[in-house]
Amino acid sequence: MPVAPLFRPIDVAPAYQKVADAIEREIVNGRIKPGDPIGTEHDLVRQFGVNRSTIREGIRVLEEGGLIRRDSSRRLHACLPRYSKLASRLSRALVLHEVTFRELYEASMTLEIASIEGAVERASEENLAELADNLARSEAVVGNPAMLAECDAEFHVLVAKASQNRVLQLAREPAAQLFYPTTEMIVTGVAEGGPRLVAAHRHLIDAIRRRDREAGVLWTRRHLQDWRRGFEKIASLDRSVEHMYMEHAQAVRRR
Amino acid sequence: MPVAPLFRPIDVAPAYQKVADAIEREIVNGRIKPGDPIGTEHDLVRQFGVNRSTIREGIRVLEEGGLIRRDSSRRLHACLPRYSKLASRLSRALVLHEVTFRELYEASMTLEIASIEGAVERASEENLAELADNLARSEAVVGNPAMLAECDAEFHVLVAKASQNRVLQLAREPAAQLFYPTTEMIVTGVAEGGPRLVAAHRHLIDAIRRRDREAGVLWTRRHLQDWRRGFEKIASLDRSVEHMYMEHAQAVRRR
DNA sequence: TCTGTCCCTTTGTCCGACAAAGTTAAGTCG
DNA sequence: CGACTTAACTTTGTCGGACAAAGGGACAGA
Repeated sequence: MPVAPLFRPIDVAPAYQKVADAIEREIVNGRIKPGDPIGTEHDLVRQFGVNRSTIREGIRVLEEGGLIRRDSSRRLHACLPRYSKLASRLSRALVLHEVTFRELYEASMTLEIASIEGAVERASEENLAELADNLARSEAVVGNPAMLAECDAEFHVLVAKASQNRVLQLAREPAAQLFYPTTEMIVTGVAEGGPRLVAAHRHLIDAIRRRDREAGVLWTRRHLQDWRRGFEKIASLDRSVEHMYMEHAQAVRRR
Repeated sequence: MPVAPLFRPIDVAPAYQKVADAIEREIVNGRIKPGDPIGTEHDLVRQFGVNRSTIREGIRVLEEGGLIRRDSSRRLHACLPRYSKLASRLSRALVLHEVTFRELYEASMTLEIASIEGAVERASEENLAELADNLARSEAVVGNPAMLAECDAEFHVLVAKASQNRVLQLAREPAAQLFYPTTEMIVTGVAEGGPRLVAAHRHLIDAIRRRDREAGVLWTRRHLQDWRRGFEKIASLDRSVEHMYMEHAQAVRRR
């Protein structure tokens, strides 16, 4: 027979976790703003009354979570978590869960179409300028698969940015990080792949500029279907994301 | 005048980071499988030849990244990162970036429709059973806004799960974690909100069972539009996600 | 203005230590 | 022989102190 609940569960988190939680709370509720200094480890030792080792463990937790960073001089300050850094955690998780390229493809189809729709509706002149700049750079490296793949990834980041929807921007990132690295392989393997890719980008920019939603969706579809056709020449869509992609993702993350 | 780049930047990562990277690499490339023990801190001290404090800092990094956990007896072992834990990091980031409810709404509309489409196409009997169970529980707590909101959140997680697309599952989670907590407020404020919510769920399950894509999309739209109408009675869609939501998200994360 | 120097602070790392909690093994009792 | 208790050992979380390397600031000299 259960006794009446006389006591609330006690919070028995280790000290380093409490330190991390306390600092996180101040950042999240806005008392510490992004860019504000956190103070030195010694300051925190004094404030929390725990050992420096304990403080340092707490700092690692927050650092990994992207809430605080060390600037050039290694001083601590709060910061806005970077989408791409957080997304790389998710990409890593997707790899470990051994998701298939089919899942990536399907999800990306949804997310990229939503991005282009948002971009068509709300892209600013600045967004268009960035896209145009990207296109110019892409045309210049159309013969270089590695650099073209990089441009392609950036292009779609810019489209998502142009959608002015940061939730969408964030949601598409993990899939994109795994999805687009394959572009290099595909462009390498399929002769007309590079030019087709650049042409699709051109049509997409054009659609955004003309606020032509239909065209935007259509070319996004084609663009992704191109990817798919190219991929299926190399492997089955039902292959799970290979561990090798992590090498790429890690390299990207460190930038 | 910039000098020609004669040297590449040297990799001078601190020791704790190298420790974390080394262990991460073994996990990601599959040499350490989820569930495998990592060894004690003392073991790692011996293997890496660094101090225990250093090892512990590295461990914190991996722990926060969700790659390793401590089991009941606090021993370290590798594990598959949990979507909901990672997603809560992203939710936190979205709050800090002060995204608006309009962004959440638009992104969720896309993601939930994609989920239901996948569910309609691929839901298993087991998925349907889970959904039916959730519906029954929802009906039982229709008068309790807090519990109903919780059921609603779970319902949509189950729909995403039924889509059999883990990328989608992951992509929708951050938005959902911020989106659905408001449900409680809405159900509290709008008298017929609870019953309408449950009715929508019933129609959605029905659509999945009948493999009726049209109906699924339609009822997802209605369901979200209901949320929107309810929300707009309380606040503007252009309000940014309040810091108060973090309290909720944090509570969820700890579970 | 640029450079080199001295001093102070801060970080990254190391060492050693200890209490609390968990694990293992031995010993005891029914 | 099996279940329970106890004692010994291990591991984690935390602490205190220590030190080299690197950064920042102030200051003098070219």
